[in-house]
Amino acid sequence: MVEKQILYFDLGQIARSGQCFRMYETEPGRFGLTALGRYLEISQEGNRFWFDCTQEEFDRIWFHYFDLETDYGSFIARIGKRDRYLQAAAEAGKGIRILNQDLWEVMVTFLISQNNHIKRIRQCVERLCFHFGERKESAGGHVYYTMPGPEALMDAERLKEMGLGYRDKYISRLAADVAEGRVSLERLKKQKSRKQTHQELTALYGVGDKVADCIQLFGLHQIDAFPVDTWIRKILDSHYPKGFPLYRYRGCAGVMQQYMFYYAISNMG
DNA sequence: CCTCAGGACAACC
DNA sequence: GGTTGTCCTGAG
Repeated sequence: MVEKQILYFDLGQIARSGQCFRMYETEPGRFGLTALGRYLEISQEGNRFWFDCTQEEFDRIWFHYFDLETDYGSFIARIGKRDRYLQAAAEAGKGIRILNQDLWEVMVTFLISQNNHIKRIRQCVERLCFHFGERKESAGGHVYYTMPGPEALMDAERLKEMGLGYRDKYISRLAADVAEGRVSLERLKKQKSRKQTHQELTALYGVGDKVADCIQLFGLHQIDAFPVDTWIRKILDSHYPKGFPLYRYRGCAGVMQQYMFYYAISNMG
């Protein structure tokens, strides 16, 4: 058990923010996360957190996973004082962090996310993990299924049975491309310009500008990426008719995107 | 530039 | 029970 006091960190907000689809509030103030081939339970009371893991595991894995080395207060301080919408959005979602998720998992989950609801994205992801992932049991006796790797998702016929709709072919193609070496995840991870990475991602079957930006933001931790989905589109049109001041948020535009997205979906039940 | 088909299903009505 | 909308992309 690791006890920490952390500012600008809220597990409920992160769980609902729609960047990671395998984190749940199992009971009030209690969270379960399946990620990186592990299962972690965390309790939260205000700014205090209890991670059900060893100090060594926390330091090696979860500190970075939750992006706890980054000062989100400094991002919020950059919001324009007269930008009342973004001020309100950041206040509502100031506990959100851009997680350092596994690239492959993000690619699969955001291929599923296209033209889809968060609730159903979760169901689809869990179904994939249950059918193709590895069954594991945590020290506390919780049974969970890991995110299947590329080899496990190559079979187009079996994927068709997963109820993913037209998205199944994007995933089976990508899985085969990665498994057979035509696409290299390690190459994608190599530092290069955001534009260059974007071009490599949109070259993949089923990956357009929006999903590429999500992969860059959530899977490659390029927190300057700014995915524009239908929710953000509506917000930009109604609150920023003269254009959103992206130049103001160089280096953290994706964080602002998360505040706005979370604010929008929170106000819609 | 444009439009449209392309799953499935939750959330409405 | 029908309709709408969903963190959309690729083909034409």
